[in-house]
Amino acid sequence: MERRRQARGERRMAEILDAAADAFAELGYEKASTNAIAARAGISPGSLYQFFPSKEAVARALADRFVADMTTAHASAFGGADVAEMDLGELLDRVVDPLVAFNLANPGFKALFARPDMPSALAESSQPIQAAMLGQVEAILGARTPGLAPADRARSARVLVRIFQAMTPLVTAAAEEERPAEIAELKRVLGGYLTSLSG
Amino acid sequence: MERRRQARGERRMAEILDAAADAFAELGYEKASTNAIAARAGISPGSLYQFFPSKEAVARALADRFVADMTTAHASAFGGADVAEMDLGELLDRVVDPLVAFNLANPGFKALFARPDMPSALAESSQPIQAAMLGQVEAILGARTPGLAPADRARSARVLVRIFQAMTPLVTAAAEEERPAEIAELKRVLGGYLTSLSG
DNA sequence: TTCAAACGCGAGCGATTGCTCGCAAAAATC
DNA sequence: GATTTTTGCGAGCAATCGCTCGCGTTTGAA
Repeated sequence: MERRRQARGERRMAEILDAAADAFAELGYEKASTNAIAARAGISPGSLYQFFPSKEAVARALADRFVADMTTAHASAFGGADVAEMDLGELLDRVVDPLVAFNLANPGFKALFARPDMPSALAESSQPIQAAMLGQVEAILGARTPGLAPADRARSARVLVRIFQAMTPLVTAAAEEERPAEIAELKRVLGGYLTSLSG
Repeated sequence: MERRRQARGERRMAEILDAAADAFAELGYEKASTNAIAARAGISPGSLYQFFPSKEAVARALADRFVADMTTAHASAFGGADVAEMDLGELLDRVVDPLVAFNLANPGFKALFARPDMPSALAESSQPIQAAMLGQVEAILGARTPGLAPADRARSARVLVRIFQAMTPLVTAAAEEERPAEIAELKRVLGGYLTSLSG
């Protein structure tokens, strides 16, 4: 049931997603009420529901936008590079640095992504993000550790994504002068695990 | 303002904590309403508030009980053993296996512990658990990597605890036949990180 | 046996939630 | 200019939340 949107409406939808990202970042998913999101967007609660049928739909649309932005960032970090032959340190830099930058630039991202215990409604909303991350990591693993059985590769991808999810808050929450050290720790954990997979 | 408790009352308090652990495990902290906890304990909402002044107080008391149980489990796993000279594999077995068993036996534990984005009320409640874990890990790090500066040691302890928090749900959620493989992955991550600290 | 304190109940309060509805203004279509 | 559709509003509904309160029952001490 698509409805015809005016240009004004499309702009409003983007503003609502901006407001939702803000609210999710500051209050968390549950405490960010739809009325609060509408207020931040400068509109009434009723207007929000002209564009999104439910709070979950807002989260899903925001997650889709995150995935799109993240995918282009990931592609630009790997334009034509050979993942299989790359030095481990360089690989980690190319993967981790843009993702950390993305998390710093989009504070609302982690509210939809870095949550081990998602409510079922939110889990469905953030599934595209999870799937996108897992797919990219599995592709890298396939290129670098061809000997790994598919089941093991899938498990290792889940482990790597999980580690990144868990440690990102440590990085973003750290004071700016502590951040490089925390990023180094994150790379050390990921690198140590990857090394133990190959050796 | 302590009030005098009858033996019946003490038993009720333990029952309420059992019910709260159940509810937290099944529904998560926020969705586990005080009325639902009371119902699971077989008492009325009013009776619950005879023993605990607030939902947060219930969580805090439950966290305290978890810390006590965990501390004795940890002590019994290390009775007089020499952490500094121990083989890395044995160290990981001694630390990880009891903790995994504790998590499997106490499903409510992770709702209070394994949450990167705690609401401020819950953060205060689970702080004793965090502090207990950090202290034990820092003690082990101090014995095994004496060259590490205090700030680095504290950071590494935070990293190790965080990794464990993040990967525990992978272990407990896995089907029983997959569990050994997931536990092995957990130890591999922790071991890889510890090795990279010493080397 | 008496009596204050502890235990127990459950309707319901005040606040908040996600969301709806009736209606008006603006824009697109004819 | 007439009509339809989209945009916009904000009071407020039904449900849920943490928690209270009035009142009755049980318990232990004197």
